[in-house]
Formats: sequence, C-alpha cells, structure tokens
Amino acid sequence: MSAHEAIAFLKSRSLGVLIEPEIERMIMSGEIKPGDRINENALAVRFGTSRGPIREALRSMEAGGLVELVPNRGVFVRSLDLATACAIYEVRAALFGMAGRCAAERASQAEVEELGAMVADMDRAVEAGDFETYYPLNLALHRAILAASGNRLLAAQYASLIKQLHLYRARSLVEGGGLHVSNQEHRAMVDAIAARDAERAHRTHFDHVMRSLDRLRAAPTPATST
Amino acid sequence: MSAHEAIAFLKSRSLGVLIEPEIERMIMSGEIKPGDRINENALAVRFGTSRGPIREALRSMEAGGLVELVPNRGVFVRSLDLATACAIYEVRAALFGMAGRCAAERASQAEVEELGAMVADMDRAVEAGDFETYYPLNLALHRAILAASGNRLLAAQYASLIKQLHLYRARSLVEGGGLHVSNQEHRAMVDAIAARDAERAHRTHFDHVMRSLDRLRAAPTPATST
DNA sequence: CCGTATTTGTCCGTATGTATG
DNA sequence: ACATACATACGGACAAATACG
Repeated sequence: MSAHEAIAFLKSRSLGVLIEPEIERMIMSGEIKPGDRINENALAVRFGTSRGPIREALRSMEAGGLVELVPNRGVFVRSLDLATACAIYEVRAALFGMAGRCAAERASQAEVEELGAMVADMDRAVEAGDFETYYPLNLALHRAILAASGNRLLAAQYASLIKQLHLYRARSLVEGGGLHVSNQEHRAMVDAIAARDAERAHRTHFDHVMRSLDRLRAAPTPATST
Repeated sequence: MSAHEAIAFLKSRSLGVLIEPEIERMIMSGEIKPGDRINENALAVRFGTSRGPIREALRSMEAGGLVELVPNRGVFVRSLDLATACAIYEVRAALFGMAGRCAAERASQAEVEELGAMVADMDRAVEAGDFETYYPLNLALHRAILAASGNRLLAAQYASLIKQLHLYRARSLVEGGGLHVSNQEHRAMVDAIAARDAERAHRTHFDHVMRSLDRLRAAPTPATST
C-alpha cells in the first residue's frame, strides 16, 4: 500500500522538514529571486500551517546559505556578488578534486562504466549541437562522480554549493559559455578514474572547476536583462 | 560605552542566535556528550526563554552537523563513528589544501611572517616538550592559514568540520598521537606559502591532513574509558 | 517629526506521538 | 498488552520593532 507508506512518511516527518525543500524549489525556479524578502505569514497560509514550521525551515536554510536572516527585518533570499561566487568556486574545486581522487580509489567497475557512458553521450550531444541534452548530462555526470566518491559528506557539501551558485545573478554566462569545449576535460577526468590513477584524477577534476572559475573571473559585467 | 554597545548587540539579535553558541559550548565542553538527548524544556528554563528560540537554535545546529533531529523523539547530540570521522577528514584535507594554495597566492607579507613566527614558537615548544603550549599553537596556526587564504567560506566550512570532529569519541587518540613529529610538516607548509609556490603549498597542506587521516585509520579500536 | 499599519519575535496552550511501568 | 506519564509538534495570540504615510 504505497498510500499508507506515503502517509506514514508524511507523518514521520515534522512539517518544517517537509516545507524546506518546497521553499528551496521556489527559490531555484525563480519564483522568489535573490534579494527578495520572504513573508512568513504568506508562506504559512500558502502551506496551510502556522508560522512555527516556516521559521524552522528558514532557520535551516540559513545554515545552508540560501537565505539571510536580518533581525527584526525578516529573511531575504541571499544575493551573491562576483567575489562570493568565486569563493564558492574555489571551495567547489577543492571538493570536486577530492571527489575525483576518491572515485579513482573506490568507484565500482559498474560506476566507472556508467561514467564512461555518460561522457560518450555528452560527446554525441556535442556533435549534434544538442545543448538541451548536454546540460542535464553535465549535471548528472558531476553528481555521479560525487556518488562514486563514496563520501556522503563530500557529496552533500558539493550539492549545497551548487544550490548557492544559483543565487548568483549572472550565472547564465557561466553555465552557457564554453561548456561544449570542455567535454575533453570530462573525458580526461573519467579516464583517470578508470585508470585508478588517484593523483591524475585529483588534478583533472580540480583543474576542471578552476578553469570554470577562470571563465567566471574573465566574464565582464554582464547585461542584466533576460 | 561598551555596556551600551553590548546591550545594543544583545537586542539586535534574536534569542535563538544568542542561544545557539551557548548550546555549542555545552557540547564542546563535554557538558552534554555525543548520543545524549537534549531536553527542550530543560534548556528553555535554563536560558529563561520559551521553547521556540531553543527549537530554532537546534534546527540551525542540525544543519551544522552537531545534532540530529528525530521526529517526535527529540534532538540528540550527534555521535560519529570511525567511517564518518574519516569522511570528514577527507573533506578537511580538500579544504585545507585549497587554503594553502590560496594563502600562497594571496597572503600579505605580514601574514607570512606571522605564520613563520608561529612555527618557530611550535618548534620551541617541541624542544621543551611543552605540549600544553603546542596544541593551542597548532590550532592557531591552522586558523591563521585559513584566514590568510582570504576565502571566508573556506574558513567557515573548515571550522564547521573541526567542530564536528569533536563528536568523535576516540578523538583524543588523534589529537595526542604523533603531533610532535609533524612540525616539520608545518615548516614545509609555511615555507611553500612564503615562497608563493601555490602548487607546493597545496600539496603540503593536503598531505598534512591526509597523514592525520592515515593515523586515524591505523588507530585500533580504542579503550573507551577515561 | 509623529502616528499608524504591518511584520517579526516570543510565549503559552493543546494535541499527538513515544517510552515506560 | 494496556494504561500512564512525558516530551515533542503545532497552532494561536500578544508584544516589540520596523516601515510607511
């Protein structure tokens, strides 16, 4: 009875825990934008609860870096400037490099083959010029590498950073620009993992993110429109 | 008027924010131990507030990895097993390596000299066999390197990991064992920063933590007493 | 510069779920 | 296995601070 299981799951969790991912989704989808103030009462009526669980969820999200709590003023969706985005990229590079190292040491053979298949799919997407397919594949590859690292904390921290990067207004430039030329970097990363070469995996994964950081720094002040 | 400033500071913060570091201190000092359940009512009467701010503070601490919230059961001080502690060490190594790299690129000359002085102090403490002095110097050196990295997020994440490591029951073995022989590693780290050699700084800092991880893994199941 | 309205911060009461005898 | 005691989870209301006219 999946219905009973679902109800049991719902009842096994506090409302705050259930509400938190919903608010996250509202931020990620752009329904609420960086800099916007979040009205506790509005959210409470929207979710049909009181303000207590809302406040708890927001408190948890503050620790995750998605919102800022200003005393007696309210909670604001965090807005990242370029310098902060670069700082996040540096941490991300460190974590991703470590993920590559751990994956080279600990990934199962099945995981290695899965990574190789993903890069092959991305190659085909690049050949076909199909960036609508390439972008989610890119995200999936990164997630798969973090999963293959066998370090849950590493994966969680990395995922948290990715969420925070969505709060950088000009992120479209970074996401869109130059991705098609970087699949050879993906190939080098997965090759190093397949060769069980921890040092090379570490370096290729680290450099991959650091090159993205270079592009981010090089990007001029972007046009804010669209 | 520091008194007025203090009062203004107190009033500028919500109670939950003020209570959070107090609960943290109770955990760090051992007043509440890993695995213990935290009674919200008891904390509320202790701090002279209602349970609302307590719950908010605990919710924030959950995101920091210090406590676990079990629905309808309560909050428990997190208890780390060896595997989780090792996972934290891996993330810590990644962050610390990046901190060394950034410090080599961005530390001010004054900061470099300060780091050198700290290592010299630690050398003298080792010579004198004064480990009561050595240990806090060791912590201070690590903090100074993170500060010199110029990346606030990096420093915050690293500090969070150090807090979490206090929840590993057998940490005394890691803290006490083999520290006196590692000051040559500190010397190598600071030398690399002083030479502005980012690659070497990255490697020496990374290896420094990874060697600690090796000692942690090599440590047999410890005696739980004392 | 002041009064008003809105929102946050806090407290308390009640219900539900868990643990224990 | 049942009933009791206890702690948590939620809702609602009051007070304080801020923003606006």
